[in-house]
Amino acid sequence: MKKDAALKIGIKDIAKHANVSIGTVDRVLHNRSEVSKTTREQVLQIIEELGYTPNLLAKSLASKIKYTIAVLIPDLGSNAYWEKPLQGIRAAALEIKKFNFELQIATFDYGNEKSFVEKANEILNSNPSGFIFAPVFYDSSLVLIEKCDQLQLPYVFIDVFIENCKNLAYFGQNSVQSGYLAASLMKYGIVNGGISHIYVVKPLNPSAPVYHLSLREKGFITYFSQVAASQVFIHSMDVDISSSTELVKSLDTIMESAQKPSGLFVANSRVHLVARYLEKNKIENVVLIGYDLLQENVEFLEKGIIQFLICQNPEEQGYKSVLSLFNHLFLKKTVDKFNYSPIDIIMKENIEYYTNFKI
Amino acid sequence: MKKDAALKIGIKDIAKHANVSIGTVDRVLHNRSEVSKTTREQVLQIIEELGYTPNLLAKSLASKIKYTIAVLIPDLGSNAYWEKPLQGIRAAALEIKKFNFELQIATFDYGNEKSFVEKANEILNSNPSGFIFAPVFYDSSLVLIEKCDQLQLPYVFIDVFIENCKNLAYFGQNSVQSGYLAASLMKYGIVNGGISHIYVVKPLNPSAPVYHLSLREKGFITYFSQVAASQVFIHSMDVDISSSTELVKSLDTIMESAQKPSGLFVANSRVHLVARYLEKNKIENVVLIGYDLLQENVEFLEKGIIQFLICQNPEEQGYKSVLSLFNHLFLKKTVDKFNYSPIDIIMKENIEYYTNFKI
DNA sequence: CTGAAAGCGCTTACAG
DNA sequence: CTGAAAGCGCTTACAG
Repeated sequence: MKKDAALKIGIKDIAKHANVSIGTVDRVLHNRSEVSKTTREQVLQIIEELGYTPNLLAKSLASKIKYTIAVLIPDLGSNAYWEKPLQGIRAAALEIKKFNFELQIATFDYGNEKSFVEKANEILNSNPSGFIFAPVFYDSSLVLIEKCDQLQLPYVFIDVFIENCKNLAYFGQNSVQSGYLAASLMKYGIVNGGISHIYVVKPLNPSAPVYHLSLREKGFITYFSQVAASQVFIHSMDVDISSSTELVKSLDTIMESAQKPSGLFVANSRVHLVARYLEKNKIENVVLIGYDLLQENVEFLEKGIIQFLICQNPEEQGYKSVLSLFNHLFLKKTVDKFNYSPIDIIMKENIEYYTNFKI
Repeated sequence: MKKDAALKIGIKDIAKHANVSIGTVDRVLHNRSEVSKTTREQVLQIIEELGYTPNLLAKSLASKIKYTIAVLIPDLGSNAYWEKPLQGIRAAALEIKKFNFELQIATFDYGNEKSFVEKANEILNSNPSGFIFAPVFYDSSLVLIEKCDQLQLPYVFIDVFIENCKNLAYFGQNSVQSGYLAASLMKYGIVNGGISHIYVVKPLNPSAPVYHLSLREKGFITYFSQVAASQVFIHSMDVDISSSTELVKSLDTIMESAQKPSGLFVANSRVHLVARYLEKNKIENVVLIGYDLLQENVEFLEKGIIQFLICQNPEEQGYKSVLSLFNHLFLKKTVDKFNYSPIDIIMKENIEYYTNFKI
């Protein structure tokens, strides 16, 4: 009497059918070359016929191979935002640990390109199985990318995208579209017949990259050039946030202008700085939209000083970046190259459902 | 010379330390009673000391135990929304298949309580390891719940919540809060000095449950009673959607009223019916807010006839429901009882990032 | 080029 | 109450 025929078939079964040993089956399965062409083809056919799929648990249990995924992101001191992707990264690490995956996390100073390069080189020297990084410095990233290509090291971009690369995947937001969305949200609340003035604030730190901000600004401006162009004037303003007096000066200029703002769009997570200014100066009736769920931002949202925060589920970006390498390295699945995060609209009334990430 | 001491310790190690066989270790690990009290305690202590954690892969590989998770949700014909949770459920099923988990999915007719009861009984008879269901019919659900309790069958609520039950977990939205949010969104766009009339539309099918809708309505009304109460009049209206003439009649009444609507809040996914009416009758300048990413709703959102859709990531609800049972049954982890989904705000400009679920 | 055997960390009868 | 052995589906030397 046969054993339960519906049971999953394994290498033993296909070995039997092909009249070879399981060692040979293993060899064709892994494309090792020490198999004669005829047996290889025969085995391959049987595998096909029987619809064999490997048992990943057994594979992982028997295999001594360790995988290391290296991660390079800004340190939290220089950019608090990165706490969130890191959470997701850690959560994913926990899940794939059982398959012999280990993470190696390094950080760099967001305002210091050299630190990025150094850490990147250390990582390459450690010879990881996969590499996730935020290519915030364009030129240095190009160099790094070329090295990865040479080493045939699979790499994943997180948060920032660089075109024309052989990156395995990208996880991040469509920045232009997020600005576009912010504009639509602004218009819905503001524009009603009269003329409105809206200011785009780009909080800059002179030594740090700004690429994102410009894209967001572009989206924002594009929207208004397409919709309600005749009723809205957009004013763009770079603000140096390395000194707080600079910030105040810039905002004073806006507020004292004859063209009083109906709305302020702050193109990054520093929107809390602007909110604090509005609070201090008791300025009301200005719609304030910014980015990201930093603790300070959340507080101003709850106070009603910030109306909307645009978010991108950064935890999930981190989580999925890691999983994409797992899928590629271990499961040998093809992974999607472009993975845009949702552009979440957060307001006072729904924020509580976005603040604790769990998978 | 010792082998790599940093390697993970297994039952073999603890057997050696305790001077017993691995069989005995296994017995204390699984609380089987055929172990003397002294050895049990000794082994337990060593386990503690060495910080043993089981290797789940090996466990799954060696064990012959199969787990079945039963799912009972409305069929897609009677309620198209359920396609989404189902996607998540299927995705989760795929992931835990390797740990010997199997899903058994049954559906009932959303407008037919009897079909719910019948399918539920079939499921109980099949003796599953865990049970996920949408308790949309209150009374029948209470009966079902009691049976589950008696059978000691762990059960998870999805989408609808019933209080005071021993359900393992709940995955769904905070309905009241979603209505509250919709109101805030409405106010932001509409209220500016004058008096506004806003209509709450509850599209009902006489034979189907309505609990959700009332909660959403409640949240919506509560908001305006707290904020801008003097400027906004809220009108509530039940609309029978079992016949389309009824719907048109009701909407005609609203539109011909002296109290012209500035906004319409439709409390469920049937908002496309209202949108179609507005389109046909060329009614503009009415803010229309509704629920869920049904294909028809998406189309009207893109046309600009619906301004906002409130969503709840139903795929994720399905996904996490399944995982919660996996965590409970297999990993023996404690799972959170209350799991509220995000209340997503979807508009034309961000919808493309919410329409394809991938994990 | 191919096979037989040991082992990954568990579970599961079986024997005592 | 306890131990020794076989086996889950693979991988990995080792021998030929």
